[in-house]
Amino acid sequence: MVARRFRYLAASNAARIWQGRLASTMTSSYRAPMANVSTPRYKAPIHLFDNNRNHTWTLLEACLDLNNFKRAESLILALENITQSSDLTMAVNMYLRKFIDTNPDRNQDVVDWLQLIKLKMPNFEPNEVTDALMLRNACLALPRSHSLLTKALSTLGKPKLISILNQRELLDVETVKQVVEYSQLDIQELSTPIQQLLQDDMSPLESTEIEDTNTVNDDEIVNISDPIAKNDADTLTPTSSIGLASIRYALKGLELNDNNEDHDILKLCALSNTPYSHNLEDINFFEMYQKIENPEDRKQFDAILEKLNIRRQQTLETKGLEAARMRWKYTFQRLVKLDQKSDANISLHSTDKLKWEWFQAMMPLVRKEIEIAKLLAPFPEFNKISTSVLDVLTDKNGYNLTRSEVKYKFFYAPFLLLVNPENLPALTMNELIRLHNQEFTLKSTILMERIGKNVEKEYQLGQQKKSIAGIKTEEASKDAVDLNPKDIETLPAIPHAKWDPETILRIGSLLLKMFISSARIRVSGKDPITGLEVKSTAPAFYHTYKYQMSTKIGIIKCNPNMNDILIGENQTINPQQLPMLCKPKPWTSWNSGGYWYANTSIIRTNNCPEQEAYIDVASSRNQLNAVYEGLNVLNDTSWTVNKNMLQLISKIWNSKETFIDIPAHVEAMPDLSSIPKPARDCDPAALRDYRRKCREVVLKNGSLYSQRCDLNYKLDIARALLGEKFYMPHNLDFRGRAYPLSPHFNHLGNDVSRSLLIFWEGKKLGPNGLWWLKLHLANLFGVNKSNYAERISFVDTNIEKVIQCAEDPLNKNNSWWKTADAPFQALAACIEIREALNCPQGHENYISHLAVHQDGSCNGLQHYAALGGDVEGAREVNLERADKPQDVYSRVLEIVKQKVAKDIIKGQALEKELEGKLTSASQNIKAQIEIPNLVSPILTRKIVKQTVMTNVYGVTFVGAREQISNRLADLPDFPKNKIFSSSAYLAKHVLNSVRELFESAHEIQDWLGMAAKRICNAVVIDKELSENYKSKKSKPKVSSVSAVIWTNPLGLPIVQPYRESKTRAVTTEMQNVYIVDPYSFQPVNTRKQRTALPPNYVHSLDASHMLMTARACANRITFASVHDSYWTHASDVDCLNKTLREKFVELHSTYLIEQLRNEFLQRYADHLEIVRIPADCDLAMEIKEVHLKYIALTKEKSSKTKLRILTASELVDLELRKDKVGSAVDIVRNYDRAKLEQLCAEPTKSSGSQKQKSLKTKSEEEFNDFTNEEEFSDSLDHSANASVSSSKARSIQILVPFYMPPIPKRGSFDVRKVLDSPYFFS
Amino acid sequence: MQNRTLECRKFFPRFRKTGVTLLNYDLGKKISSKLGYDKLTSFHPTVVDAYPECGVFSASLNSTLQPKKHILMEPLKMYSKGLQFLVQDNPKLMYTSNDPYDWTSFKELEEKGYLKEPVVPYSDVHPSLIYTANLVHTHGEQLVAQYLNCMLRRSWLFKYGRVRTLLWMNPKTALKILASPGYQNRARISCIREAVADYRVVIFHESPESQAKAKAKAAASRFQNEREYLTPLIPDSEIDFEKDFPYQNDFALIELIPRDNYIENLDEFEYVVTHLMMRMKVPLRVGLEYLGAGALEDLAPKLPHLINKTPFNMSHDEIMQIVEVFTLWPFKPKLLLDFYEESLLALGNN
DNA sequence: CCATTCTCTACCGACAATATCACTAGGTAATGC
DNA sequence: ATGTTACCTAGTGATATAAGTAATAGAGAATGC
Repeated sequence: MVARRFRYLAASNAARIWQGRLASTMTSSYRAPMANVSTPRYKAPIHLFDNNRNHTWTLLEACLDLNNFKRAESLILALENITQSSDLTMAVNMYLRKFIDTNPDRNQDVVDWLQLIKLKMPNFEPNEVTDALMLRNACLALPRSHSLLTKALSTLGKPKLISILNQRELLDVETVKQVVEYSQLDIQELSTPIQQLLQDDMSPLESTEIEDTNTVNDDEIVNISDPIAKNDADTLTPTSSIGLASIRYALKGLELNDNNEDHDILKLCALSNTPYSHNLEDINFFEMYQKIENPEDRKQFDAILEKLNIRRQQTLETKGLEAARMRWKYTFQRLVKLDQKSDANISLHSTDKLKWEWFQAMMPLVRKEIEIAKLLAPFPEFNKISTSVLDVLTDKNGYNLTRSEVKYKFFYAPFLLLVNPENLPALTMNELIRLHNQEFTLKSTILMERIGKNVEKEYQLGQQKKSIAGIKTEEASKDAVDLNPKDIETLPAIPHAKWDPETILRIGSLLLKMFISSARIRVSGKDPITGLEVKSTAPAFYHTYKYQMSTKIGIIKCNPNMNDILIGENQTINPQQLPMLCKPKPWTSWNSGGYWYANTSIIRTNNCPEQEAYIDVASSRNQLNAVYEGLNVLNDTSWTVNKNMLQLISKIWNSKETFIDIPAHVEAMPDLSSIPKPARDCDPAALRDYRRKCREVVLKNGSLYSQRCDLNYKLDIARALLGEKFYMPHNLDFRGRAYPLSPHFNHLGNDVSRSLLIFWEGKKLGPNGLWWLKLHLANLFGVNKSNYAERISFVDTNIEKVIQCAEDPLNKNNSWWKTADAPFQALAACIEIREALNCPQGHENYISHLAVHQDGSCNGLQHYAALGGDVEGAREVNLERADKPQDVYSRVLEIVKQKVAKDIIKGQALEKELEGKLTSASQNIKAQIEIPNLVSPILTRKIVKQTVMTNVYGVTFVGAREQISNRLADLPDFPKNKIFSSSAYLAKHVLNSVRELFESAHEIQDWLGMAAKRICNAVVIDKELSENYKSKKSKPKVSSVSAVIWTNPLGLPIVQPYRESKTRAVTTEMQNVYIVDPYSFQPVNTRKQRTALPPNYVHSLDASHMLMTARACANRITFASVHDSYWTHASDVDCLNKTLREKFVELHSTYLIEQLRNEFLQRYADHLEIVRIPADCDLAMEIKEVHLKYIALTKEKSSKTKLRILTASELVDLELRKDKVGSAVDIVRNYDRAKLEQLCAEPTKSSGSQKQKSLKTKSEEEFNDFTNEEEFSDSLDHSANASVSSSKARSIQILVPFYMPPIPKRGSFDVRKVLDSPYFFS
Repeated sequence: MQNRTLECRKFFPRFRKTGVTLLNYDLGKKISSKLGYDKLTSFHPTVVDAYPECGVFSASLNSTLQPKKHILMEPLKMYSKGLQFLVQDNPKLMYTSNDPYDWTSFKELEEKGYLKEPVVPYSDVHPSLIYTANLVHTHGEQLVAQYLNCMLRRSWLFKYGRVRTLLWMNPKTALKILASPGYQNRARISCIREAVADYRVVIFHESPESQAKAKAKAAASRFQNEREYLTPLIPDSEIDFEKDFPYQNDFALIELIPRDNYIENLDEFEYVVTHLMMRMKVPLRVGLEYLGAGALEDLAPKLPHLINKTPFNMSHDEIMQIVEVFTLWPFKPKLLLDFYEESLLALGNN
């Protein structure tokens, strides 16, 4: 079963849990095996952490934010039982900080409160933060009362005081000054930075609540609910072309009033000698930039633009919702003015108006909920709600809620009060429409999650805005020349607990339900009796379920009368899903980097606290700096939109026709009437066919619909970013591969996306640049199997076409570019080449922005060959110099062809043998003769390619057969009924061929698979864990505890996340939602761990290679990458090639598999494996004695002490009680390992089991031979006696220390040969 | 025939764990007579016999009914020898290894003329066509459901009329399809059964352990249990299960006979039943929303007496009232079919 | 403990099933002393 | 004030859902006699 995973839950809460876990782990028997390897061990957090805790935490923060100290206090008290001491301290400190800030004059109360807390909670231990807060509290009392400070100082003691004062982040300067002054401390005793600080008299680094100038103020919000109000319509007038793209608006519309920005733009215009325009719509920064010739001026331009863009980025990230709401309102007002006639009707020409109406309809419901929340929020517990409030809520004539409804609402009440209510309908609508524009079916759970998550984001944004506003104004007052990202980076991170999934889903469902129950449209239908048209209004959406196979999913359906009006136009795009306008926040720790206002983890985890915990530890050990640096190189690469391509693709898009891989426009719901509906009493098969046909049409349509929506998104973003300088913030998947955070528009996307992107920075082509551009073009055409000279000559012979295509790509005669493998990128390259050739100063001086790619040829196999030192394999994947690139696919094809040829000969022989009897020969034999002949003529590179490629990912026979059958289905003349058998036949041969060709790679794969299996099947002796097993009703299972974990060469810990997750239901108003429970014990999914380890390990290597190369390119050349495709300017390709080869050599200079084995041995040193050894060997004898003791100890009183084979959980239990019966494992530890391995390898099966096997085959296959009575009865009688021979155990099961068998021997290939291998990457 | 049956008893696989196979020819005869099939002998009905396995029950049926054509459809190779043996020299008894799971197998029977029966109006039960199948296997329940759907549409064999359908099935399946409104196992499929078929329970056998479990469950349940009214024609006490059935598995032998109840607005019926039974324990005032945009506000006023009733408790007649109202609703969804999406296969991107 | 039956089938990015019920543990209210 | 019991609740695990499996194969895990 699959369920919702809450990614965000893990980010902060879980990591904190794990930290705590680690701390306690270190001191107990759970200390990590080796300091340098390791890291916390995965262990189910059993007692300390539960869901309740999460909710309590988040509630605490919410209550504090609402100044609800009473409830906060009761929450802290509740926390005591469910959390550990350090968290408790954190909670109390949060309380204190907030209380002191809010009530600077109630100083005595603060002291009293803390005393009380100390009394009530013995587990609470104040820390330095607490002390610092109390100091601050005491200082605030100063002019009035000195006693508090005196007391505080005396209890604190001098050493502690100095320690506190020396930590700048603990106290504001003012307090430090007061304390120093009052305690008459010698300033010399403090650390130098603090001394300086005191002398400089710098203002305190503390958040001050200064309103951001851009914030929509309350007056405006009040006005918004009034549609007639128009006073702000002028000031908020959006730019003329609203329809262009909403982001354009969000980007530019909101900044009109800012004088600073105008000032900056003025400067930019001056620098680039461009006429100034107040309207940002008209500004194309890229064109301005290109005009500048003087490098100094360019630098200055870049600096000013960066400064301007930092502000714009911040506005963009923080103002998304306000912008959308303003626009709807504006449109609505304008339309009301313009067409009075159709006032109440849906205005098809403006969805904005409709949205505004829905907004207004929903707002009263929101208000009502908020009223309820306000009534409920003050009470610390549900049971303490005063009867008067309860009466009000349950009043039949008032709110009319049931008791359980009140309880349900009480759960999330405080959270509803944290954000601007006006934003709630807006974000609900946005999410619904956004999803509607992505997916064909709107799954209600996705919607609830996204809406709830957005409420949380809205809240956090508000929190962060407050603190940033403080910094910004502070910096501004200092008249800083530019607001360097570095300055913001030093901000203390605002700690906040992530909302728990229950809260998120319940708030999400509440809003969603309010929305769909209020949003209405006009509908028309036909009365089935009268046949007349009936008009009415109806909900625009409704909630229902649908079956997917046999399982049901909750969905939101559109009213069919909506006619797709919400699709396409005027979407709002989440700003944190866009490329960034300024340099991304650099990665400095595992959870700081990327967008400015989002807490992004460096690793994309699917709510796997284990992964986070390992990353966190590695990060705190400064083990990840190389990773950060590499990633920051990718982040700092600036891009812009390729205007030529954007214009072209827009043109194609607007034609709504299919063009290459751009699908034509489709309706969301296709017309099914063209499929004839069979008669009601038709054959069931016919009915099935009809339904299948309908389904195919619907799904095909849905896929086109999604594609079209996706491209629409891309183009929308590209249009908005035209002329902008932007960046792609990246993070990593769990194996370390880098991905841009912007999911829609990025350079990892398809051909269209890639063709829309060019480097912002331009570089002169120089002497080799044109050559590389040509090569690039050839590669994009798929001409990459021939040597360089041939590729270049391919372009040279087609140079006329290149130029024609570049000049008029849509001309029917110039369709050459469409034949390329990647047509749009190819066209972009054609245009670039033409421009270069036309450059008046010569092509060497042409400034090129195009990214030239260098791709590894079968990168996975390259790494395998380097790992195994495989001479032959290395040659096949171009690790060695050759005149011509080796093509793996062609090589495999050759071998397959040979095999097929052999089979044909064999078949001919067979045919002769069976001459005459052929007709009676079995189907099987016929196929043996027929298939090779059938397949032989159609064998092409294309047929084997996918299978060879995916072989690295562990494709199995079934998958390979599927792939090949797809290829065969593409062949028009291939007999359809033979596709299946032919593809099975070919799949077998292809897989065998690859295995033969890359024997060494497969040895490594097999070794890795074996290692994963051993790790996952290993057991851990752990009391807590085994108790957890026992408590469950299910069968005790002691293995499947540890995942496969390793460290990549850059120091990134990699945890394979595949576990069997348990789910938990969250009841919401609409339906139940099932979420993965990260707090339950999740046994590892051994199969997945095993099959995925080889590809993941190799990917972790190629990721390392990429990041190493990126680091080496920093400050020298521009670098971008798509996993194993490295990009740079044409002029720098030589440099890139040199660098990437050097790094490859560096990476493989050690035998990484050996290193991996050592790491495994260390990491799993305290694991034990379950093995079988012959029952009669000396070791077994010794162990049996211990087992016997254990059996005697645990037996029921009545039963006899008789030796039997212990189960795995009993073996573990035995070790737990080893002080009573002695440890069996210790006996094994003293036993010779090599001999032990031999014992394990010894076949435990003797002749007896072979007999059994033959019996089995008989039962299955030769049953038909039972035709005579005796044999029949005979076999009946004996069936019960089959186990006679097995009544004596021939082997016993024991625990042995964890071990890794030796690794395959590394071959003799010298990796340094890649240094002069031209086609390694090409 | 009986002698031959003794022979064919040999042809069952001893290593199976699942399934139910009758080995007692006499019990077979008893079943036939309890069902009154001995009165049909004069019609010499055509018998379509799916998954006869080693054929003991088929033989007994054959002897009782004296069919003009008795078609054994058994795809499993392991039974072929035995069945060949059973049918040899008897032109009225035929054996095919075509899979009754495959609808085309039946088409073939019709096309080749093995299955030639008149269409009998639904006012009477079809006297000369009987379908029997042993569905105690992994896809048995699916087939039972399909047969009920065919009865609903009057397709497949049911285009010939109200064909007696005698099915060996898992007792759980039996409970599910036979559950009355308000009973524990009431489900979508029991609504459909209620609409289209009458039934007789011939045998309802559960092992003592299963029985105990079922009893405990029934006692604890808030709902009534179907076992209360499902009294088998042949009580357990009359059968020696250990002797007569080689694999000790639970089963029920149920006869279904299509009802003379034609449902006009079939699509609407299926749609309404499916969508309401998705959450059968919520009252109609909640569940109506699932039928379409505005269904609740538009349809509720027309069903005031049902609005607080749950679909779980609704009889066929009550469901039909909703179906009628829904059919006449001007704003009902135009497309009454839902399409599930398959997890999309990763396509090679080149 | 071994034989039968079930499950799954290419890595990552990625994106997902729900309703309902019986049972249990743990707490609260009620009641009796 | 404290013990006991009935009652209530939330949480958990189990089970059913729909209703073609269009074909095939082989390994490994789970199940159960």
